[in-house]
Amino acid sequence: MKKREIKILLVDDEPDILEIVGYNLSQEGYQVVTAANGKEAILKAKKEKPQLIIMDVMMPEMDGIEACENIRKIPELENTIITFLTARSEDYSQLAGFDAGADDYISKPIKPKILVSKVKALLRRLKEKEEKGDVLNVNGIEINREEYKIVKEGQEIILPRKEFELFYLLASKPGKVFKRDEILDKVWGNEVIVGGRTIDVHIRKLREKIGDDFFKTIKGVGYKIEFNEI
Amino acid sequence: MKKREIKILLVDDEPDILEIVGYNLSQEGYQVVTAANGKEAILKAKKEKPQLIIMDVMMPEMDGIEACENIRKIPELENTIITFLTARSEDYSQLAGFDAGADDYISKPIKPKILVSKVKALLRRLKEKEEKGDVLNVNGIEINREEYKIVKEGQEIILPRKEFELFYLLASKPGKVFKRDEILDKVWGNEVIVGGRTIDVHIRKLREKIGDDFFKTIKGVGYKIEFNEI
DNA sequence: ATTGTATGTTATAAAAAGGTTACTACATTA
DNA sequence: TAATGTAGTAACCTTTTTATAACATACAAT
Repeated sequence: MKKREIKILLVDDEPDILEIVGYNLSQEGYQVVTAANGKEAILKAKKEKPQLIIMDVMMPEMDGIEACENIRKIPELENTIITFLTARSEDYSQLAGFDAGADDYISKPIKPKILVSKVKALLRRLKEKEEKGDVLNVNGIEINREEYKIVKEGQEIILPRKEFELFYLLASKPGKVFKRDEILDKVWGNEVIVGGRTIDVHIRKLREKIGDDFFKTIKGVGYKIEFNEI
Repeated sequence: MKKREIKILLVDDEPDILEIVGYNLSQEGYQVVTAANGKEAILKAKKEKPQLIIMDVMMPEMDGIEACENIRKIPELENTIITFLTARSEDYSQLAGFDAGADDYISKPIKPKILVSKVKALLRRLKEKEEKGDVLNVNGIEINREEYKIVKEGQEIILPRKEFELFYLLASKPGKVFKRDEILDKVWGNEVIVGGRTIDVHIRKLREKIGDDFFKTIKGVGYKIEFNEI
């Protein structure tokens, strides 16, 4: 998703903050929509379906917490990230807002640079989540990225990172043959250069840990996962 | 807490404003105390222990920011909400008032209705905090944010702030792996840059105090808490 | 069967990543 | 002000992960 297509809903009752923050986000190329209180925020959220909502906690009419609770009930906005603007830069703890379904918070005073980098980080996480999903379930094997583990026949198997990524890749499309190039690209990143036996060794370890039958070698091409056996 | 019992300290050097705003708040049923400058504000704050202070930034004798800093140092007034009144035209640096420990700000010109609803919003949050008491309970471990302590098997364990924040974060979603990035972001705040071993050291202390088995390291990824063991 | 190429296997080396401890600066409390 | 507690860092240690080398094996084409 390109920046231009990302819509951010900014909610605060202070015009100053809307202006400053809005300006900074626009400069970065995001689409910015604003609202001045909770009620308006809910309406705009429904209408605009933003990917991210940045909302002051304390507002007249309806405060951020209440608005957040309401927005969380809207199914279409399930994947929207809600971030609070909270006063005073204390720690994580003070946020009762998490109960309301907030994902994060940004503390005042707002420094534009920090805000922007935070927004980027949040959107990056969203992207990751969208792309990779969170739990995959293939043929009774649960692959849980959030917890970094797989569960097979009730057995928890914890895999090191590279192995996990490799398995995750193959399992993301059972049956599909992944060429070596493709695997290198997706798991190792295309800058990295590794020797010729590296992939094999990792496959070997997976076979060892998860089971020999799952992994099929297609000579001259690559590997695939095959579940429908036996 | 009933409205009658809520005390608001209003600080401004303009008698007109004190009168108008004070009148509106009284009408709403709040007890209103006033002061004409920073020094007076500090004295009255100590004496009256208001739940909310609304204070002009620009005042003779001692300005709002300075007064705010002083008030923040008084332990009994820790939970008092401080809100600044600022002129709309004043530049953004005004928001630096937050550094002094302010919770929010309201911009002039003041519209009584808006002010009152904002005040309500501010106090609602206070009320919620009081009512809820901020305790989380996971797997028999009680996590009390108010007092920065946890209770495990009847044992009270008091944790320093950072350790607590870290534990709280992990415990907020047992099982989920928190990446180092994410931990830094949420516990330390993403402005802060700390050395590479800092998280580990804190984890270590938690393991020492709470128990070794709870904390799982996922190498190359992050940490998670795991309760369902054994 | 023979050959060559691609992959499998194993052990081991290298490099990350994390663990541990002691120490300093700073803040908080008595 | 002394005494204590907290947060962060540096230095060093340990473990785990990852990559590679070296050799073995499979298999298709000849």
